[in-house]
Amino acid sequence: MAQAQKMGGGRAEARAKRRQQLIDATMKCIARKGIGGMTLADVAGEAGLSQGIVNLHFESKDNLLRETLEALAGEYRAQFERAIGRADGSPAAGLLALMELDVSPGICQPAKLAVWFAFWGEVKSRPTYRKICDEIDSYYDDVVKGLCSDIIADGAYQHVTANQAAMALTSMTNGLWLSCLVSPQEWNRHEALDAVKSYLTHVFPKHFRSPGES
Amino acid sequence: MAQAQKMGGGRAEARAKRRQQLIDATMKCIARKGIGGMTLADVAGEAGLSQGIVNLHFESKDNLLRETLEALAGEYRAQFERAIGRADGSPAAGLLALMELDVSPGICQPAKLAVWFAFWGEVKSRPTYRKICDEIDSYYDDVVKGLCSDIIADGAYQHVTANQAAMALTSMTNGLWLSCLVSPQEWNRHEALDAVKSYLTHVFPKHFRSPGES
DNA sequence: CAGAAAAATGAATGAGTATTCATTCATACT
DNA sequence: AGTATGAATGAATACTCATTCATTTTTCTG
Repeated sequence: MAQAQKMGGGRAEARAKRRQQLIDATMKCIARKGIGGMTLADVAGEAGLSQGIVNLHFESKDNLLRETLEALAGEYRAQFERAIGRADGSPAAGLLALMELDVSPGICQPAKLAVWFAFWGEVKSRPTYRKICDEIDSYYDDVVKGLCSDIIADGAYQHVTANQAAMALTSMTNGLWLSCLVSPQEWNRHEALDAVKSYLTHVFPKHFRSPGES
Repeated sequence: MAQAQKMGGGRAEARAKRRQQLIDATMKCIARKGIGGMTLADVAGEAGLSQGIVNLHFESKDNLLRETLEALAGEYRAQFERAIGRADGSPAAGLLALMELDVSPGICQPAKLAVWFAFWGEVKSRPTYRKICDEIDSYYDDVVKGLCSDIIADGAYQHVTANQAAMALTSMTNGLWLSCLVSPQEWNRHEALDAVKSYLTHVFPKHFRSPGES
């Protein structure tokens, strides 16, 4: 028990680390070959381990995929909360931080987006995937709606509701991901963020300055 | 040759009709089981035909999928052009027609969206799919950008570029599709369109009235 | 109507792959 | 050191499914 906690070397820790390693390999394989084209042999190979390893740690391919999606959602949620946390206080800063997060290299890169879209493509036929996606979506939506609500109250804006603004913003970022995935060549982080800001500055002029002006 | 043109009964026509029938069946199967889960037996069964029928008409599963995506894109493009055509003249009317199209039941229904997302999920690993998606995307983008350009010129708007507005709008509609697919229960056509309009009325106030006002 | 051509069938094939499991290897405890 | 326990291997298994093709059915043509 003495050396159990020495540099995270416990049995449980080792197991968790291996599972994470396999999940990472799965994401790479999905990005490379799609969910349909990915095989367990691919995953094992990517992780530098042997054939049966996935079934040993995850029981089945289905389980592996579900846990991969959960990990992806968890990862996103963590970054989301960190972004909100950094912009502590001001709702406007929070909103901007979320928009920036969604076009940031950490989130908005073809390899990651490919995995998201792969799962979204299966949402209709797999209730489990739908549930996970729905959960993270609702959470995102609620937070954004809350921030918009605060901003609207603070600025006494008359011509927009929190619902409308939130829906417009969340849709916009989700849609930007599609362009980034489909046309990564032409896609440009700055332009994308400017497009979002063009909405913010027009709808909430007291809280956001247009990209041109300092 | 006399009865060849009698109610579309020629050899070539019959062939084309059968191919279309198989493509329709494919879309249903993709929506029901995903691209990965769909089998050629499923498609044949859905069409009420026999095992080998797909290979007879399409040579391979890959071909079937490619042609299905092409058909989907073609279908969308046709509706797109019809919408633009109806709103002849005014760019503002054209833009609104496109936005309405994208949330209309003809386009924005889970069964159709599931197919789009299924293909998008494979875009990263299949250059062929990417090419088709990219093409329809660019076309859409160009048209919207042109309309925005005209509107901006006409209204002498200062604080937004055609690029920004077009990107915001196309992203928004794409993003709305995701919510419609993932949370079809809560999703509401009117709210979705209102969200888009909230952008239009704020950015192009001289051309669009807010949803509340007549 | 006869014969030819095209379309459709569905059983058989074989390639690919998730899963199993007997065996080997590594590590922790006494 | 010696033993027990968990981790990992990879060959063998069982199964799914795209594809083929010999045969049957339908449709066209003279």
